[in-house]
Order: sequence, then C-alpha cells, then structure tokens
Amino acid sequence: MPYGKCQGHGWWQGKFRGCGYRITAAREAVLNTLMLSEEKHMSAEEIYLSVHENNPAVGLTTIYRTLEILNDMGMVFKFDFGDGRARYELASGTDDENHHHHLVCTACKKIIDYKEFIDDELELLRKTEKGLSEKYNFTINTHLIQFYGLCEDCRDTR
Amino acid sequence: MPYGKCQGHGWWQGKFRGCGYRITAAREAVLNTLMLSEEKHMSAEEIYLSVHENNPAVGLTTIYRTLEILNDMGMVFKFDFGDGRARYELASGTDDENHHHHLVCTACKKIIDYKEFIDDELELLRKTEKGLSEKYNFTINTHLIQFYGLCEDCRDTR
DNA sequence: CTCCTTAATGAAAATCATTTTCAATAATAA
DNA sequence: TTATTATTGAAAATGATTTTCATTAAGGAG
Ligand SMILES: [Mn+2]
Ligand SMILES: [Mn+2]
Ligand SMILES: [Zn+2]
Ligand SMILES: [Zn+2]
Repeated sequence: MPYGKCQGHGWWQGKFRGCGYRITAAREAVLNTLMLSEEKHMSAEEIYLSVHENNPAVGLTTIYRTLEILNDMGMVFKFDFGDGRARYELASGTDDENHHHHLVCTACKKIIDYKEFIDDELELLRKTEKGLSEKYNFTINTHLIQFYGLCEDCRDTR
Repeated sequence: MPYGKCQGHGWWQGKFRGCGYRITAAREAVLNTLMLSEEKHMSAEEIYLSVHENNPAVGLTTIYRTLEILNDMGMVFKFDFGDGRARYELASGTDDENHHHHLVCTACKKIIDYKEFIDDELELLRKTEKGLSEKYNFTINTHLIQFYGLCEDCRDTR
C-alpha cells in the first residue's frame, strides 16, 4: 500500500472536485483497487473483477470511464505491453521515489518494474526534455521507457 | 529512400530465405512501401492502400500477416502511439545512424522523430541494459523511448 | 521445364477490447 | 428538500486484428 502520497482519507477527492468530477463509490473502488495492486499492472477487466467483489453493482463500462478520467487527470498511467489490452498503474509523480520503468518479456508478457538506474536515466531525461522542448517547441509532460526481451524463464526454454 | 542498408536489390530476400519464408510480390510491395514511408509511421490500412495502388490483388489480411513476420524478424518496428491502431516503421539496427526516438503529441497525435540526443541516450541505455540484464537475468533485445506532450500547434490552441 | 509439396493468400466470418447509446439513478448546489 | 445534470449499467455498436478455409503459387526435386 503506497503511503506518503495518500494522507489519511480522500487525498484524491480534492483533485476530483477541482476538476469538476463528482465523488462516487465506483471511483473510490477503482482507486482502492489500484492502490492495492502495486506492480500488478491490471487490465480494465481485472480491475472490474476486483471491484466487483465488494461492489457488484459497478459495471465494466464505468471502470473504463473511470480509468480514462484518472488517466486524463494524470493520476493513473495507461500502458500497452503488447498483449492486446491496456494495463493501468497508479501514477507516482515523475520525480517521486516510486517512479520506475519497465522490462517486458516478449514471450510470456511478464513485466518487471525496475528503478535501479532511474536516477541516471531521469537526469538524462531532464536534459533531453529540455533540449527537445526548445528545439521543437514541444511541451513534454511524460515519458515512456521500456526494455523488451526475454525473461530468465523464457530464455532458458529456448 | 534509405540507402546503405539496402545494397542493390534484394537486401531482404536473404533474410527471408534464411528464416524459411518465401519471396512473394505482396511481401516485396510492403517492404517497398515502408522504404518510401520514412517518418510516416503508417498503419496497416494505410500500407494496404498504398500497396493496393500497384498491387490491387493484395488483401489487407496479407498486409497484417506480412507486418507480423517483418516484426518478428526485427526488420520492422511496431508502435502504439495511442490512436487505436498499430503503426509501423522500417527498423534500422539499434546502433544504426537512423536510430531515433519519438515525441508524441497527445492532442493531435502528431509524431516527431528525433535523434539529437540519441548518442547520450544510447550510451546510458547500454549501461542500463547491462546492469538490468545482470540483475534480472533478462536478455534485452530492444528498447522504446517516447516523450508525450503537446506540439507547438496544440499548445497554442490552449 | 514439369511436377509436387506445402507455404501463402484473399474473402468472409469471427474475435474481442473498447466505445457509444439511452433511459434510469444519484451527487451536489441552491 | 428540490432541481439540475453528471454518472451509471445494460445492451448494442464499433473497429482493428485474427481466424477459417478453400484456392493459388513458391521453390525444391527430378
Ligand atoms: Mn510498473
Ligand atoms: Mn519514427
Ligand atoms: Zn518471459
Ligand atoms: Zn499536436
């Protein structure tokens, strides 16, 4: 459970109100599921099934709609790891200590979070972002870094 | 037209034969289209339409099948830029002078190829790849780096 | 060059994640 | 409490990609 960014209850309610969104049980349930799913990179349907356990009334459509809102607000990252469905992860700010990148096994689709070289990477990213935004007049908000290859298990099976 | 990696004719035919694939008009047409589409990041359907001009007999299914093969062989990169369809680009080896990364405008979906900071990035990537593959016993084949934000036009429209 | 095996192909149907529609419900401002 | 309107669920629609299957054509053997 990620703490520190969630002070007590309702750390997210303010953000919702600020954007003109209403506070609903479905939205709270989605956020709760995501907070408990660190490292899991859940799909919409997986989140739906999880939410469904405590809130059987919430439909899959609402899950999709909530995830889109959360993504637009920057509270959730949406990834494409190449398995045909989007996967989601609670966003920790770019400079947060939870910031990480991914190793994707192209064989079994396993995802490994890593942050061992994040410091060097982020330093370079900052430099690159600065250069790029100047040269192309482009306002950079996020970045995506993924390494693709074969995990230990899949390599051995070759 | 990318030269240097295509020596005369049929630079790709050897690769095909080596993998047990047959040489067909459809496959040649797809490769030709991709070679003439630098910086365009075409979708399967766009490639289909382009191929269709000279080869009306080639169907969309074959385009998809060919692109999958090319991607498996590492001759083509497949990207998800967030507009709901896959987009393709002829691969230049990782250390090729054509290697580049992308700037993606989340508003108008425009893609900008850049390679100005590629050298520093690649140097860091090599270091990171080495560390990661050792720590996680992961064999890294490719990487993906994209920056998301607003292009000049879309930022001004705000 | 001809024949043979089987990979490759096109058209149509099937998949399936995600989106849209629309009438019913519920969050919030007054 | 009431009025306003965002939110919601169910069902239908969408649309990119995949699968099926009968037909065609690469390319190796002779
Ligand atoms: Mn992660
Ligand atoms: Mn490109
Ligand atoms: Zn694996
Ligand atoms: Zn733009």
